[in-house]
Amino acid sequence: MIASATVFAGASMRVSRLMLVTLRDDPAEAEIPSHKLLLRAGYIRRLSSGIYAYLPLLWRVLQKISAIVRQEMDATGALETLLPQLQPAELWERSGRWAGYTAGEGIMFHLTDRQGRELGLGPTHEEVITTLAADLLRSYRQLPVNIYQIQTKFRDEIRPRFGLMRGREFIMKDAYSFHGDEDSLKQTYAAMDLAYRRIFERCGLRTVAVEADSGAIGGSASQEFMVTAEAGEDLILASADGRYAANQERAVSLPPEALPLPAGPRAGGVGEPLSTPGQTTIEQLCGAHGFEPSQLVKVLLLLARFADGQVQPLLISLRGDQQLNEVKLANTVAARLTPAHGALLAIDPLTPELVRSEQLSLDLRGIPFGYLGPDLDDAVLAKAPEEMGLDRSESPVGAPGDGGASSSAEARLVRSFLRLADATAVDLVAFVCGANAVDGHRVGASWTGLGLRPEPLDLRAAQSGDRCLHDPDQCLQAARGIEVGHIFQLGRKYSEALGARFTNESGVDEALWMGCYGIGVSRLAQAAVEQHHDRDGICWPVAIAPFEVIVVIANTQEQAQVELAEGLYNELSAAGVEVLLDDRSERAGVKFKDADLIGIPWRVVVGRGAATGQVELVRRAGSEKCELPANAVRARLETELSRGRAGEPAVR
RNA sequence: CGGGGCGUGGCGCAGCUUGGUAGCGCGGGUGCUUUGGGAGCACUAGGUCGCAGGUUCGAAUCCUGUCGCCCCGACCA
Repeated sequence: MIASATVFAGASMRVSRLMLVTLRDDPAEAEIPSHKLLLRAGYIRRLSSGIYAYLPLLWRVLQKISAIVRQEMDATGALETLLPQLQPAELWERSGRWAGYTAGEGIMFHLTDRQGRELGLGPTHEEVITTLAADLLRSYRQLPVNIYQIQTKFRDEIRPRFGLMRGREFIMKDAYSFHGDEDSLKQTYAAMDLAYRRIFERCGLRTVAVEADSGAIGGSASQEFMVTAEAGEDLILASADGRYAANQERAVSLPPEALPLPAGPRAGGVGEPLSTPGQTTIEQLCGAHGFEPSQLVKVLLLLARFADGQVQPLLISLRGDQQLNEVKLANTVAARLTPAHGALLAIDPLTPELVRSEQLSLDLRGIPFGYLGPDLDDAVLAKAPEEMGLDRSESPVGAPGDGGASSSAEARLVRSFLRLADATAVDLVAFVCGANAVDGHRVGASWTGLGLRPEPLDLRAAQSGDRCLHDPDQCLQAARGIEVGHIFQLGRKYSEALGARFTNESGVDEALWMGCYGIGVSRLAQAAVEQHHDRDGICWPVAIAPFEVIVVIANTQEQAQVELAEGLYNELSAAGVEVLLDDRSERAGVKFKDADLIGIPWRVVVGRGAATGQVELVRRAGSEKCELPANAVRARLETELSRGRAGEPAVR
């Protein structure tokens, strides 16, 4: 017999004792199916935005998921631990993340203790674990190690959403590995990849592993595990042959061929002026003059804000038929300017509101929006003329000591553009672009003609339908996904910042290599519901169901039914089956509806056939039914359950 | 934070335009009938109409402020 991951072997319960409250109507607060069902079926209750109570049924689900995670992590040799959630600011200051995580859009709840010391409530544990590693790991002989915990994380999300999907308090498994060299890191990373695939499969989830952006955590390679579902917040792009899959934030592809301008190549051209009054969009321009979007270079103006208060204007050139990928842009900008200006805090389109809120003196009237060319003169960023009354009327009011929107560092506008161009734009020999003057464009311009030599960058968003790099015959297909896991190769970023060093074989002191590996346990539970439900309710995979079987007494007035059901309940329970007995004096219909809603994988109905010892067995997913003698139920269920406990195939 | 919406018994909602008695369905309790797909009848309990000001003889309703919640964007497991 295959070992069950369950921590509840034999645990049983009566529905009348379960504090179960199911709702007939969809709660107004929920939008997506899984959130509605978890509320309706009595799994969760909201306490405040993004803060939920896990009711007894859900707690069992979470415990079962945790048990699977624990088994698979332990099988890789990882060590379970439990780290503090209250973390001193000093630690985060050393890693350089305190300001970014607490100020402004920062995500860390923080507080001051009675001694005036600042503390943060852990949103993640790189700082704590790296400090411990610095203390405990001294020699290559101790390496590699992988340490994990399953515990509540706190994140003051900008927008909590969809119940457990994006909570401000949620349960996460996080693991951190330490290595003497990069190869060892890669081995553990690969082992985690495999362990994660097993975990999700055992939980009964259909997942896809995708290349991912590393984001704020930092580091090089990273991969996300997505539960495919309509309600997913992420867009996945994958090839049909299964060889390439990536988060759209990260995805690469071959752009569609550009159509050359009809008059042929005009290398070195500066472009013929074209009068285009009122034609400020690509559609208008193409509609009026018969251009194709791929013959245009569009130019976007954005502002990048840095921790030191510098505000850098960005001038981005893209081929007219392409879209900007803001994640790629942010990574590019951060790579170039973070060393000088500190963390990149935000990139926003240049708008009058933004200019005003940052109190930057910039006269937007000098900028010919809708007619921008890649060679737009830095002079448009010159200090605003004194007569520009806009700022003057507002700033004296907001300025004196109200401190409202003012950030720690005073915003200063850099007076020259950072010009970046996507390769699709750079590759155009001749193109149409704005004339940098209202109501005019240029036809047949070229990069050399404009006096520019842009470096071809990847700033474009890959799209569904694009051809793949690994095989141009393959196209990218789009799907939505819920991120339930993410693994990173961190490298030495944190170990260097926090002084986590060891002595290598040659007696030389060096920084540890690190990896980190997360699973959103509570999110996973809801993602499972998102993937396994029907119009009547949840259909839990056996491995993570709160109970495996529910025995329903159709009519509690019938002594024969009660006795048979009680006997079955005791027998199953004694046999190690997690069984729920619906002993409530409700009508049968109510109990059937509730059983469907809460989604117990198997239902045994003790009803009319009780007198002759016959009961009905119903599988929740698919509702297949069969009649059988009560004394055959245990054997039958044990066969069926052993399959599910081991992790049933995700697709039936 | 910007944009949109909503706060009325435990849950889902009406009432607000045009100020005057707080209402419906579900749920809870009691009784009778019913008893294999959210039963019927009767009785019953339960509401500071988010909160605070204001206008008015009178505010759920009008005005101002404020708090909370949900949805769309930036963040992420």
